Amino acid sequence: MPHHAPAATAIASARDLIAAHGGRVTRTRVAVIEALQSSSHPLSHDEIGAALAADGIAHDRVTLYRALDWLVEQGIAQRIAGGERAWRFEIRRGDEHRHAHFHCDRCGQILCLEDVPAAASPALPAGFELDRAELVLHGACADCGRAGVKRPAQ
Amino acid sequence: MPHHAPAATAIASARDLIAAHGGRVTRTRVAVIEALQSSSHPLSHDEIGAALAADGIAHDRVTLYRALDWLVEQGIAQRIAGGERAWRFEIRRGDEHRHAHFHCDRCGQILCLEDVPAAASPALPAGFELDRAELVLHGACADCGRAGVKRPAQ
DNA sequence: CATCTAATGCTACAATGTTGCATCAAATGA
DNA sequence: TCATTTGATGCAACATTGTAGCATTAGATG
Repeated sequence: MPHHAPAATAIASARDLIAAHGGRVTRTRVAVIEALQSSSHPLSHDEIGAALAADGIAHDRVTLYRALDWLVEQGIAQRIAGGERAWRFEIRRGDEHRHAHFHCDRCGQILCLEDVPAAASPALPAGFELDRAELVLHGACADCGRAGVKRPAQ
Repeated sequence: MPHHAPAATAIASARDLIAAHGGRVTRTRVAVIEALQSSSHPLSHDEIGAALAADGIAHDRVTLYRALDWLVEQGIAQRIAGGERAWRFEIRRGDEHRHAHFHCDRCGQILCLEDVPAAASPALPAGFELDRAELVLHGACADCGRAGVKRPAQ
């Protein structure tokens, strides 16, 4: 396993990612990153917690919040405001690998739309500085759309 | 005061809007709609509560939540997921008066960008049904951008 | 192995939103 | 105008999501 420049661009090992940012390599952080990396959609705090538990990694709710905060702060992960109240997290890949997200109003699931780029920098009023754009599409996903004609499960 | 077809398209009186949807015209609902109509940016539950209090309209936290739920359910208002945990609300105007929003990461304020249309219906995977698109731009607003060079107030 | 301190775990708390149920008052018709 | 009906409210209790403070643990380093 060679480890040169562990930029978030390519898929790097969790340990390398953490170390490259000057953090301590702990079980929790490694497991969180791996959970995010192996998921095809952004995960909520709760889902990540369940993943850790499934891996037999004991952890405190607060520790998980702090681990996630750190990942976001370091630019390793990013937060997404889903349809509900809770944040979702995903690994930040390539500075312009940005994509939109889809929130299914029926099953609550959020997934990535790799093909839909988040609108290229639009014209902002004078004095405004754009950091990032977040495009979230709402509707019914394929599964829910097929399942029933109208709101099958509320 | 004639009241024909009070679609949310034009600026209708609060009373007409409510009645047109078969709801009871109560002080709370009228005041909430008027607060939203007279604001240039989406309001949080808390801000609306403060507006009601300022107007001397007594109300319960729960009542306000329910009034807002009803407005959204009726399509009179719409929810916006801001940067924080709390929802923001705004009156839904014209079926395609849709616009993007800007969230200032420094002062937390959210404002409407009338000139930035929320990306026209993008190509979705087969089976997906699009209901609405929500485009939120993050960064520093004009005031905060000018105020300090780097994160003046966290 | 000893040391240093970043991370953790625990407790307590804050913010935001929801549920159930008794009460009130907007709408309707006599 | 008044009585009736039931949608809307107010209150209390609770659920979910996230934070703060602080003692303890365990990565990193020499």
